[in-house]
Amino acid sequence: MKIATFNINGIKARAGALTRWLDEAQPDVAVLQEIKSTDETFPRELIEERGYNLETHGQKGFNGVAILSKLPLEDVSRGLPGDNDDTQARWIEATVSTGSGALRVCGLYLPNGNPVELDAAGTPVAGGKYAYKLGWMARLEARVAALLAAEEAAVILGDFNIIPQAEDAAKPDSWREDALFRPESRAAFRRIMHLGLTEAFRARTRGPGHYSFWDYQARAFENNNGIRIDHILLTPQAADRLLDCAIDAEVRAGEKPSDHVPVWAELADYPSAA
DNA sequence: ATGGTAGCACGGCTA
Repeated sequence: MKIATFNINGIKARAGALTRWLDEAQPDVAVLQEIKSTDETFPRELIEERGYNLETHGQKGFNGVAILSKLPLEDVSRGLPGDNDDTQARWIEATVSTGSGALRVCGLYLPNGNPVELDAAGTPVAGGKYAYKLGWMARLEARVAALLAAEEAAVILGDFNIIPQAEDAAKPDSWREDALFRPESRAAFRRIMHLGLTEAFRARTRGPGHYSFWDYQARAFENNNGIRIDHILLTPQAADRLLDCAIDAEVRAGEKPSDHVPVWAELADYPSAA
């Protein structure tokens, strides 16, 4: 089973790029981020006429996530638990029944966190975007802990807005003070990983030069000045089935592309010995 | 140091 994540940066502007990729890559399940659309105005036919089921969690103008699946989507849940006052649409979960049992799919769009606002003691300023990012990550940590406690196959994937290591940026020094790479952000990501998740891409590919985002400005893609911030995380029961993981970087060279490209993982439909 | 590009939606925010 092929499962993918793609920050499409606006569903209405990406009808061509998204459908070209769907038709070529044929994922069984995909999560989308930055649909920048309400549920009511989402062009569902783009997805449904290709045989996918679709669940959206949108908002007007910004953010917004979705899950599409060739298999039925069950037990859909919208919103990351832990803060009833959080109105930003950044989290959606659903269950798909695979050949080897249920798989919980959690699609996320983690807050960017810039600009970084710190007080004199270096504490993120309450109410600021960086504090919101770190608070959201604390809630994510709690949700991941619950998923792991269930001891079932789950995939947590999306745009994490986290550069895990220096090798995940072409120019790491230019990101040192950025919310995507600051020590507090990376530490929060490590805390989540160390609960017991496997990062699918790094389980398959070592070394620098592999990116999932290139800025639209300054010919970043042509210069391969990118960062790797879209990730696929697996619980042990899912990691046991991991066959492959890769980044569809060529999508960035297409017509009217998103600034992100898809990342996908192939999971065996049986408990794998690989 | 600033501005460079893009989406949504048509003004200004977000990235």
